[in-house]
Amino acid sequence: MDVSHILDSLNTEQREAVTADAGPLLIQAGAGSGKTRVLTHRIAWLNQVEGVSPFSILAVTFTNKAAGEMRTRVQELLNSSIGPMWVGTFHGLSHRFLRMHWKEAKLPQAFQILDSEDQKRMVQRSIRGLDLDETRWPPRTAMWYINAKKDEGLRPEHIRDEGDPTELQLIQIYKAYQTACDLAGAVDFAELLLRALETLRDNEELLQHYQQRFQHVLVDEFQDTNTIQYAWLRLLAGQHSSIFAVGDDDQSIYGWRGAKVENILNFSHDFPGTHVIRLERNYRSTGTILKAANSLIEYNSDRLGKNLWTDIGDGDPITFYSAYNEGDEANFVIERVMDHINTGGSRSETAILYRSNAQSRVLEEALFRSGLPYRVYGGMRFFERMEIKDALAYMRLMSLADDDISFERAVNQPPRGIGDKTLGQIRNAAREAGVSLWHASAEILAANALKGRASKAVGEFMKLIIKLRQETADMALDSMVEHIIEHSGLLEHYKKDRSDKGEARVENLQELVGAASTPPEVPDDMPDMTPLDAFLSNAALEAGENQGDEWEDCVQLMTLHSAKGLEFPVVFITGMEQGLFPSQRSIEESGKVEEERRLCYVGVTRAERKLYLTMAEHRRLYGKDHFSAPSKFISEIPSEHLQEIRPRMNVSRPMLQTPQRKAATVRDDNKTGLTVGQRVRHSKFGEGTVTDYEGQGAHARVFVNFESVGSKWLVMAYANLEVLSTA
DNA sequence: TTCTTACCTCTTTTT
DNA sequence: GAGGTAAGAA
Repeated sequence: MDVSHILDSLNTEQREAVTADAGPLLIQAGAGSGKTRVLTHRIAWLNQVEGVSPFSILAVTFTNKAAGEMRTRVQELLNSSIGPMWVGTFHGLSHRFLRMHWKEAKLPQAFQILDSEDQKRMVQRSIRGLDLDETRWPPRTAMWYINAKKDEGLRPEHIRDEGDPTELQLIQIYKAYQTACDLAGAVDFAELLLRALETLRDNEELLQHYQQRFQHVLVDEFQDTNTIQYAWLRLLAGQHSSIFAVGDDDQSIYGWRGAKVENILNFSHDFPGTHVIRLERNYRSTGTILKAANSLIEYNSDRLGKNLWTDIGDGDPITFYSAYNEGDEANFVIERVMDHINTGGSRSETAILYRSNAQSRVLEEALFRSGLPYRVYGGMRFFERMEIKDALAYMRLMSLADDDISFERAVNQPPRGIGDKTLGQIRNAAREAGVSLWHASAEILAANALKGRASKAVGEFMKLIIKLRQETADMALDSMVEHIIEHSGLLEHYKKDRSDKGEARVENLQELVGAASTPPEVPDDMPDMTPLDAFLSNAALEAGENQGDEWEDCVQLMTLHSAKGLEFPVVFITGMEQGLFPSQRSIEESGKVEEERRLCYVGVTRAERKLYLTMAEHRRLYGKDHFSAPSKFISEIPSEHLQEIRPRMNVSRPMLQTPQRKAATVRDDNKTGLTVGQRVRHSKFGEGTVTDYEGQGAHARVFVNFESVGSKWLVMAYANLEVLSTA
């Protein structure tokens, strides 16, 4: 058989991985070493050379984008559809499993998926139901707790009682929340995985079937798996399947949401006879960029260790620019983007990366002024918009009336006279009877327990849902959506809002009709699923693109996290400031800086030809002023690879004038001799920058951002600060 | 009940 | 700076 189309484009190590015998395999794949290529070619090899049926192959990734890309590339290689092969995200495949086996999973057939916002509301409802003070038990925190436990595979009853009252209360909230979810037939993201795992584990027959079926399990981005995902993999792979894991411990950047790099280290123990292959040859970046990345990541301990190399030459040095403020930083970036375009490059070859989404605003404003088209990744996505979620709530209620979150959302949107008081009565009745809001409403109405007006409104609402369900039963999905937004009153409601926002909402609602005209593909193994449920699940699992015009040639803006897996000829990493990147939080918690460094490593290795690192000495963020030293990561890149550009002296410094003047007043008042922005040295904490002040005379305190220990308030009278320079 | 306003907190990353 | 909540007015 001719296998050249599978092997010809591969180097020795890649080929070794692709053609390896059955058995556990761990591929340590460095950035840009062709890991997706190895994965897809492995699948092609298994199918075309080893004769493995697509039916027996499962390949899993983290993002929809990666899954989609894998699917496309495999189809290209096989020159046919992937058919019954399971290729998708952990969440997508778990969802598929639960739809197929909803009975065994003890879920209603039309179970609904809660996105993060739905989940937060559900948690909030549970907290209120327990009569707890929301300021003491913020829904956000409780939600994080619940998700963290689920990611560990823990149910409330599994959590060890340490006698900590805070934790005990959180466990109670978790319990109440889970009860509410089960009652409503709602499943959150973490639950998809946990429920699938439990169902598989507790059903010998199912387990046997799937373990026998999936002879080959392939995982991408293995370093990002959390406890439950790893357990899921181990259970599915069983004793006899071949597991093929591709990952890079240096690119583990999701520790904060439970990812365990340790899974890579434990792999060889858990799968005896594991063969490890390293891919260190990089096909993406210049020698300079790789050397910088290698040096940077060397500062981390606990690495498996690897060194990227290339033979394409060193290329340009990395440029470092220290701007006066974020506006200056943005202008510098834009000028360099313009340079790139003027020398024949395209806009989409440039990417501007940042640590947090809040940083994008200034960049966007500057890009807008310069007339450069750009595209921002992240932020609000289509199916997360308020008006879209309103419409989806109606659709979800039509599919499953017990969905309490959708009930609460739709019941008075548009306003129909069902206020807090009425809703409160319904909630209480539901809680007491242990039934859904829908169910409780019906009983309250039957018992005539509401005042005339409220009673009428609730009755009309319920009739509306039933009527919508009947009227749309035989409609195509898009006509259905059109009918719903029209007859629910949502469209009219938003049309009344004459502002730009209102107009945009109306447009989005109309776009939802368009989205429904191309419903998602339902795999053959989920025959029970209605097009409506398929559409709703898809909306939750793939919240859609954020802002469009993908086809247009534009500058790419995104966080460092969302840049993982991508590559660009020209990359800017902005906000290279101590306290921002690495973030203040990571500096304060020991051991967290390593993950930030890996994030930086990810950013650096995105660049193919040219990398720019920029910082702003002064930045306004969240309405506060920050004066920062350069990120420590800058100093961890060997200076021979760095070329520092000095700011031009004729640039005005408007942002600096206000704090300076303010500081001047302080100087007169408290005679500290210090100004905001000034460099100082403390005998214990080392060097830092004054970022704020407070009080006068003997009580005067200054806020100093120290490079080594972060920001601290110091009383002038005791601090004994040594002044290093004037601001 | 609904709409408006003032105040408060909380700021990373996302399936 | 935004988003959410609470309180007050129509």
